[in-house]
Amino acid sequence: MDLSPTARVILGMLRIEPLCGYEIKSLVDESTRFFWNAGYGSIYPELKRLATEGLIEGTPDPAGDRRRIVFRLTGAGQAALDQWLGSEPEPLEMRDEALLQTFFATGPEQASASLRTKAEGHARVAERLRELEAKAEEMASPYPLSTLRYGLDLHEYARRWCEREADRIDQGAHGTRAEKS
Amino acid sequence: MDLSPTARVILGMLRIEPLCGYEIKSLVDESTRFFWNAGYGSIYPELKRLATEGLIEGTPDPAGDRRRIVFRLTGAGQAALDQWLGSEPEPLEMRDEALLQTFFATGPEQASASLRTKAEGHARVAERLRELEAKAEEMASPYPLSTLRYGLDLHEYARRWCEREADRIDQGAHGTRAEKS
DNA sequence: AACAACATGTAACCGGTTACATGATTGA
DNA sequence: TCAATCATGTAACCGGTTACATGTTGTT
Repeated sequence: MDLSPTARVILGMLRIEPLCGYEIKSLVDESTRFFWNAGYGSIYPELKRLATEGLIEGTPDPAGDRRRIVFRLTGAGQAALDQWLGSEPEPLEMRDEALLQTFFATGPEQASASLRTKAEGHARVAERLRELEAKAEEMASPYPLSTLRYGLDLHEYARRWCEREADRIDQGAHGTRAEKS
Repeated sequence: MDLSPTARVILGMLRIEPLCGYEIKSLVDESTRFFWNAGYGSIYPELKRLATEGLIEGTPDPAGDRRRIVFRLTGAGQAALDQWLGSEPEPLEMRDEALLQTFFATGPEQASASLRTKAEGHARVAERLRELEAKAEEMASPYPLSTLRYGLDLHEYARRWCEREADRIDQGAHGTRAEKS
């Protein structure tokens, strides 16, 4: 009775409001995307599966000739969502390629460059998150805004950390071989 | 000529020193694991592939009757590694289930609880990273230590952030419905 | 007329996790 | 002798990404 990763975000979104697949994807893109992504290729098949299992229910709601299926939580779906919300979360996983490049850097120039590239990445994410703040403030629940501010603060912190470390390396800190030459 | 995710960490490790698959896995576990993981099920098949492609070369080096194959970078492997190190990294991806639970929390108790759970997770990682510091300090390159300190600082920051936010929620901050009742 | 946005879906591919299978060596 | 560690590998499974396919509606 464990929910798949995509099922978790779908059920959560549907508790806020009944939605079609397209709207779920849009909502994810402007809220959880930076710590929990989901694409159409996961969402639509999962919607079918969840409907088959009776956790959600889809009702056709076409706008003119454009077909559209709105899904809403069933009682079983609400129960499954509540159960998941109270369960122990999986440990945080991440893939940070820029950091791996720093790890394997062969000299101060490479290390510093990878850190600055990483800093720019964090800056871009932080900027995007700032643009989403207004939307988060409008939501009925205050917790999406909490998670957004978390992302904002964390990415800002990471950006500053990387820049400071790159500065230190550029100033010739560390007992590197490059210093000896 | 793009390197697979596991190939990136394998080639990087082999530049430090020729290693067998088992040793690569051990090294990953005590260094890059928290931002770039790799399991046996990825490492061994990838070692074969890389050898076939000529980026690494394996030579049997049994200890008694226990078979053991040590791999080292070829010239082509070094070139591929250097090329990757100078390439644009993929944007950081993460899956933070605790944060998703906060996002979907239905009340202050649930939100606060998920944040404290998340804080504990960060504390555990930070603790583990602290244990690895001595090893990182012994390495020839200073950059693995940089990435370790990055992880340490970031997880500590995240831990404090979550605890503070949980405190604020417990004190009845936010204009939540719970306050009205 | 054309393009962006709305809307749904499938299929191929890629690659990571887990479980399984096997066996040697070392230290308690 | 027993457990932990060293060491290599495969197969099944799971699930995410990308590309493809199709058609409507609203805007310029």
